Amino acid sequence: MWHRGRVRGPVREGRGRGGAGRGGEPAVDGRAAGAWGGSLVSLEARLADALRQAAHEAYGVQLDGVHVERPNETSHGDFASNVALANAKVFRRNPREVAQGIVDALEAPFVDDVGVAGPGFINFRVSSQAFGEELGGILSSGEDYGRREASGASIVLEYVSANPTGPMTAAHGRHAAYGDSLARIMDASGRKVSREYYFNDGGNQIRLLGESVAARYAELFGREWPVSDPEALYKGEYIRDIAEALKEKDGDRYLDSDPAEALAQITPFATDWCMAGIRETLTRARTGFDRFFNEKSLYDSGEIVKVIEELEERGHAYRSEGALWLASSKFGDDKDRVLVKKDGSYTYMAPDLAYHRDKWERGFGTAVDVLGADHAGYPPRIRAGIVALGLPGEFLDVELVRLVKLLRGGEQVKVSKRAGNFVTFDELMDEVGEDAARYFYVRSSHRTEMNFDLAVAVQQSDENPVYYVQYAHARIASIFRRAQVEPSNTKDVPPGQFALEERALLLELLDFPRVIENAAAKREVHPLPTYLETVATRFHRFYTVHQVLVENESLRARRLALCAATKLVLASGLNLLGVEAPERM
RNA sequence: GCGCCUGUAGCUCAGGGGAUAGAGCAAGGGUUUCCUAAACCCUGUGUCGGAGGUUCGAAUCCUUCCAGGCGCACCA
Repeated sequence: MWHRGRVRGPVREGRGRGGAGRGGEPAVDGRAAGAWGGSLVSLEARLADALRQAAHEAYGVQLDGVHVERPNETSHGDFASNVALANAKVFRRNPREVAQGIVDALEAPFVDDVGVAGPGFINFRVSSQAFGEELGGILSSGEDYGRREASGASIVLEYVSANPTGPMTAAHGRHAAYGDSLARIMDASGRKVSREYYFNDGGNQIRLLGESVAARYAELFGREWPVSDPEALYKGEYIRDIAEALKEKDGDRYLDSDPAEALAQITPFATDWCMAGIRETLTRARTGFDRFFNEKSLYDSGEIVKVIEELEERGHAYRSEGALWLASSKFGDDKDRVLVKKDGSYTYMAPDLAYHRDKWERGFGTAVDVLGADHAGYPPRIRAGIVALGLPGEFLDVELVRLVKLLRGGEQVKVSKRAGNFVTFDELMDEVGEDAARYFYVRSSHRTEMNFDLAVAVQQSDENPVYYVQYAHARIASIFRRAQVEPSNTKDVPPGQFALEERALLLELLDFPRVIENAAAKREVHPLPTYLETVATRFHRFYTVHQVLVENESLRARRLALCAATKLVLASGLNLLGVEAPERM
């Protein structure tokens, strides 16, 4: 059933890529030579190209969509293609016959065996020599393996953007983990990314924070602060901390001053305190930003007024019932929205619109906003506003992160910042550790509601899959220590046969660039953990079956090369998730 | 009511037209004179929410129903 593919001449470089062109998005399953860290064209692309040629030779047909994939059943070969099945209609005959015809005309020197199987799949087994070359390619790319050089317009990625009214909660943690990892992944995929955190220190919530702190502050002196609505105040422990810090700094000086004037001092103190805490938490969670964008700067620069005037000039804003409205229903929104309230203050949308215009004017090609699912109604509005300003609606790309449902022993923990009843991101990291927290957050799709049982998380932290992946990395490090060889000096791959477990591992490693590109293109992070766990599984199996440090020098070198490549991929992959790759465990 | 999302093993979740639907946890059994046993191997479980349809082929696409989440502010 398997037979040798005919061999003739060198392989053509995969120029015309498989599949129909997909706009400006980078190719996924066929890349141009040199596009990736390595200098090799992926095996899939080479196979697809060879299949196209063979189909042309055998049937005189030019196929555009030729898919080559990894079969989930290893006994089916290293790669498989469904060309014959997918194009059975074109050929107007039995898929198996078609497949055989293509196989007979196929020239692919890097393939050992090729055969027709099942309903008409074409299965390939790659030669050990080709495997060796691929492995060498990974090693020569080194830490750049899987990365692409930056090109194209810059993308501004906004995430977390929690207002400074308290500590980051476990829910924010999911945003931080997702956003930061996505930024790293997009960067690796060759997209230029700038990360921003947008926050405001004005508005209702902030005013409440100030009052809450003032009330606690007065309480510290046994006094009472005149608050408008005691019920509405923030009740969290941290309010007391801020009040005490304030007392520490300024003593009793606000007690007898005019409340409004005092609040003008107290409120900024409170927001600064909160913001500093948030930054600390972000740093601890290894989450970085290129810029913290303050809403206030939009007031100061007059950008908000400018944007509103422009909307009026364009005839997309109007006055009614004492408010200024955006005619967003003209641009796909359900109804019109208020920009300026009756009392003259802005809604959240007005400055945010100015902010997005600012992003545009700074030259970004795309703005990706990571928002909580509780803001699901917001994207159509802000997009309407963007279009009303004459900008393309595609400029904005919103990713909604579903809620984190916190449980403790199966019981739901109600999260309410105002009631002070919430689990902070810091507490979560205290309990399970930074690595496990970050890994756990991105292990499931951000589009799915997540159940996070703290009791289970703590209990399972030893069993967390992140350790499974890290352990594979530590094991490899241990081998190199024993061998007294630096992984980075391991470049040569002596010729020889690769065993089943080695091929399975290597095939997985070769998938890394595509995993990154797919994740970046779909703005999904969770494929990475899934992928890394597969790599770790393949490695652990290889490790169990084969001894790396054997007497036979070329065999030892070849296995060390495979280990070095695995280590590279695991370290890079974990790094993309903001998780450490330990040398020892 | 309208819109978006979700429903896959006991639990947490992958897979999103192809060959026998997977992983981790949980349950049971086994593996270490040898590079870290945080590992490996074996054992069992699924009406892929239900029903129709499209296709050579559907967990995957379409329609509809059921269940759950979120949204539909002059809050942010």
